[in-house]
Amino acid sequence: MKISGGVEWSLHCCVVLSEAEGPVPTARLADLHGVSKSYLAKHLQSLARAGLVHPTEGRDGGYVLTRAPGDITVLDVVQAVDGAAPAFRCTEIRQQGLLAAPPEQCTTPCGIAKVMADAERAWRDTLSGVTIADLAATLDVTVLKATLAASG
Amino acid sequence: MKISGGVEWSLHCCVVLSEAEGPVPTARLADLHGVSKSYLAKHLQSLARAGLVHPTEGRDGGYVLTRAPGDITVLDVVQAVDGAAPAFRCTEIRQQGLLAAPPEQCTTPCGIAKVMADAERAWRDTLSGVTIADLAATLDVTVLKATLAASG
DNA sequence: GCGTGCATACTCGGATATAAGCTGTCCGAGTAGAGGGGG
DNA sequence: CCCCCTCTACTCGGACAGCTTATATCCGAGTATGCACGC
Repeated sequence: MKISGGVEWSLHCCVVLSEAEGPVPTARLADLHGVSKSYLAKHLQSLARAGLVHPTEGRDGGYVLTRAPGDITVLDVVQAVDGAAPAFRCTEIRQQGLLAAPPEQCTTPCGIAKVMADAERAWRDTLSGVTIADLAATLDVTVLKATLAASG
Repeated sequence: MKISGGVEWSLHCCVVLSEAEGPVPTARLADLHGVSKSYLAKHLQSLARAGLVHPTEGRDGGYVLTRAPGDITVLDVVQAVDGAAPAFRCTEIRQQGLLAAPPEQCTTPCGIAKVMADAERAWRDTLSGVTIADLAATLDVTVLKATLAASG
């Protein structure tokens, strides 16, 4: 199990966007975090497709959060970048092979699938309990705002 | 984020092993579940390396659980097959780029890393709360035992 | 009848191809703003 | 002085390679069993 590295970038970008006054372009976000601009653009597109950020084209354009930072959870960002598909997918092998269970016993979900689903639910619940605003509150926004205000 | 498909196979195999009387070879486990024997062997080796199952060589050999089914959690199996490394790895990009935070502010873990770690902890806690014995209790072991008893 | 040695068939284990997904990069379409010209 | 047009520079968006990881397979090393032989 592995989470895409773009998730970390995207979360940091969302925090920056939450403190920014106007649109912030991809190149700026990349420079602020010291990461590849081209690759970061890919993930920002995912955020845009998920409706978390809104792109503004043309000069002085960039990305802006579509909602208040307190209304965007970490889970929203993770699912936007990494996909919302469950990590564990039951292939119903209990219905295959020599000890295939009869279909009438398979009305309830497989016990293994159930545990996995419960675990993922707990995981998602934790992530959905923290918002971008919460993340921004944990760090010193003074330096962030000053750097954002600086033109270069 | 995606969990290796071998995790499902391994969990089903552990349930079967918990009900078996003696060693069960790889080929048997593969036939019982209708999956590839060669590929299943790879995962069983992982279980053996993790110390969850013990291999017996030679004729009439196979795999046996090293512990009681009630002492093997789902988390044990998942980590044995999929690895124990955390899914999210913080690359400390808060210390890179234009808005790099000074090192003295980085004594506490990054807020993003903390949320991710909490979520994974919740995920692991759920998985460690269920054992192989619990899984076996959720299904009808009558058919399983009968099939295991049958030689072919 | 009993112990010993051997041949056999079966087991696991690691080394090897193939496919998929993540990582990283590039260039083109489209647009908002700035500047110059005309009224 | 104000409005309009054009031109530019900048933005996002999707299409294109490289590489690590997961998937699937095969064959070889090692061993417990069963049998045949000798005592």
